[in-house]
Amino acid sequence: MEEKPKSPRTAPKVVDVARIAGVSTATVSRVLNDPDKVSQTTRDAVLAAVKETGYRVNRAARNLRTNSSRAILALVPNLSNPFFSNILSGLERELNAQDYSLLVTDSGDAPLTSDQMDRLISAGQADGLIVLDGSISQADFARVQANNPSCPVVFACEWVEDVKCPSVRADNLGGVQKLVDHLWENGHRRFGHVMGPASNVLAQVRRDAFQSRVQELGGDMREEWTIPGDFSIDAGRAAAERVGAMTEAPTAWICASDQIAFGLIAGLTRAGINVPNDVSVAGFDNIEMTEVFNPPLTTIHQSRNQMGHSAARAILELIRGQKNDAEIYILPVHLVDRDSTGPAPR
Amino acid sequence: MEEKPKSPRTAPKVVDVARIAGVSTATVSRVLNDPDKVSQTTRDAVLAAVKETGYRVNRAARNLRTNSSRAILALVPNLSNPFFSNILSGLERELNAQDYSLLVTDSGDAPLTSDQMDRLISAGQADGLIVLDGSISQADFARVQANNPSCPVVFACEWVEDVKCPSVRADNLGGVQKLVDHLWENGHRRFGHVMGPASNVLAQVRRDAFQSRVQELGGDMREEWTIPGDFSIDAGRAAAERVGAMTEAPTAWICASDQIAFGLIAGLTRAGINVPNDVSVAGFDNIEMTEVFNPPLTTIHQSRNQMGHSAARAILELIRGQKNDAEIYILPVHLVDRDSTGPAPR
DNA sequence: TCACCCCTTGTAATCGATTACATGTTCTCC
DNA sequence: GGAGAACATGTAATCGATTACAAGGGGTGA
Repeated sequence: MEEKPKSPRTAPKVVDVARIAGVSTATVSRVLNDPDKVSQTTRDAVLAAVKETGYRVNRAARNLRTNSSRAILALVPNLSNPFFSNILSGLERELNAQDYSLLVTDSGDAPLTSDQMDRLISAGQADGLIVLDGSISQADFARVQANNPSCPVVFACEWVEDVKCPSVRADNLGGVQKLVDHLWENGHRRFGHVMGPASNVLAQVRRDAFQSRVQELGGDMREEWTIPGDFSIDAGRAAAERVGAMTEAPTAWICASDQIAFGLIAGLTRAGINVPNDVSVAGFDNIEMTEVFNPPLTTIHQSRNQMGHSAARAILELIRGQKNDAEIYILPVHLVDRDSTGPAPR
Repeated sequence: MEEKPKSPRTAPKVVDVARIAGVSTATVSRVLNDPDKVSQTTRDAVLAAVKETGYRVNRAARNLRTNSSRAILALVPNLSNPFFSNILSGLERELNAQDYSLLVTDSGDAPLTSDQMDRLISAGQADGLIVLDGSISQADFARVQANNPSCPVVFACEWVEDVKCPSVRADNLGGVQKLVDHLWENGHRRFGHVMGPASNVLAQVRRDAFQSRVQELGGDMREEWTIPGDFSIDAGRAAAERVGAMTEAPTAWICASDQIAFGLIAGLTRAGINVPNDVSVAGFDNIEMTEVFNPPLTTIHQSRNQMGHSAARAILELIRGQKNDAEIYILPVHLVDRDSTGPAPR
């Protein structure tokens, strides 16, 4: 392109566009935000002027005037966890398609206090909040909502109990049931579970689902066979040590996450216990690595991308006032049967 | 709709605080932005009023007035890649500590065009740009910089050649050398490489480092032993098929990423080739899974967190005008010797 | 005591867009 | 032909903070 007068020109503004197009600033603004209100010819003239000047709206000014930011803030418990980044990816795509931006905050090690959250969603920062962190206390959360009554919130993946917000989540109950059933059909009767962090909803729901299904089927299940953990590889490794010390152990383990399963299998293998010949291990999430892990991991697949996508749609509907009810979207999951589970040994 | 007398109270503004504290808005603003300019007593009164009203600045208004956004935009090639999310995590922490927000954009499948980038950094969206995507063309990038001369840019992890911006990256050259040397010391003489995407700087740098080191040592290395790929598990799997069809194959493979190594090992294993007994395989990055993979992967560790952290500091220095030169920060890496590599078979 | 400076604070302009309201024009239908 | 709707456009107020400039008061040195 040809170089325009290399003036220390400041960015073009609506007035500049208006002058060149021979109209008022109001008209320029209308062309940009509500084209139908303007006649075809004027519209063309304005668009030409926009192109000529290279005009782009100043977001800050627009945000101030319209009292919105066209940005959504995502609260992630742990950005380095690939599981969450997948959801973010889906989220970001849908938001961008709708001309919204994505702000990201890592809540870090400690659950956010209401003070911190308040600061994060302080006036004008974001039009809505997508919470992926279920470890926030219900009281803290209620306080934040009271302080920011106008800030729409949607939960994705995790959630906080007793809070009235739309929530997108996987069918955790169904997933765990599928796992238990699958193992049951393979002849397993003694079941163990490695939990996520006890304070986490997902961990709780999955454990409860595990326990009630095993009970329904009449399987064997003991207190010490439900091992506390925290979704991490290390938790799986630690669990393996406890398993090694058991005089009587389950033949089938259901882990609250794939990472736990990886750690557990690694630990068991090191201890000379073969998976799946001696014991079956299943995970939950179907993260990318499950397929190449050795042995490939039996697990529950949930679509993280879709979760992000749905959460984005939900929050936009909320913002646009198209919906008001705290709907709960439960996304279907399915069992992926691989080699880490097999028939029960006898 | 039932319009409830919800909150007759709109968010408090500077004027409200000013009235309560018995001062002018200018003084309130000074207390908040430049406390030293105000006497102790007035300051206390204002702070008390701030607390009483629960006042929080309206970002949009401040941004408009100060012509800044206190936000940084990160351009990520693929958010779902755990490797990047780790960098983001470090980035986010440092930025938040300095009261900056992090905006994230996934550049998606295709490299961004200059048009898209222009839109992304359009006036007032962000004060700076952190680019993690090295696949943007040099021409596109130059155009964007020309259009937005005032937008500071820092590269992290990846970069675009011939662009004058600070850049934070791992010691890729040194890392690959360490790998080659390590394998050489283990008696390997025939070396293969599975590349990242040919258009990616990192992939190029790592391949070049591989080739020149092998050459320096006088190792054996052939055209068909350098297999094109794209950093993914699938690329590793595909490479395994090609290896299976070779009449003569290397005894040691260096992969451009851990994920490639996972796929390669999985493929080789399936084909009945044992790692590390028949062939050694090394990765690059030391992602979390390497440790529990079977066999645990020999690889090069680079600190993603630190990379994010350094990038954040670099961009803030740029924004604050404390630095102006396009410094290149090379972060040290180290070899992590695990079980996927061993002595050369004979 | 005066002149000058420094410290503290207030007044009011300003950032750049959106939009309520006003105005003018054209069209419709009786 | 005229009342009124429907449309197109312009004028100017407005969003909420920051900050240039002005001004008042107290201290200092000659």
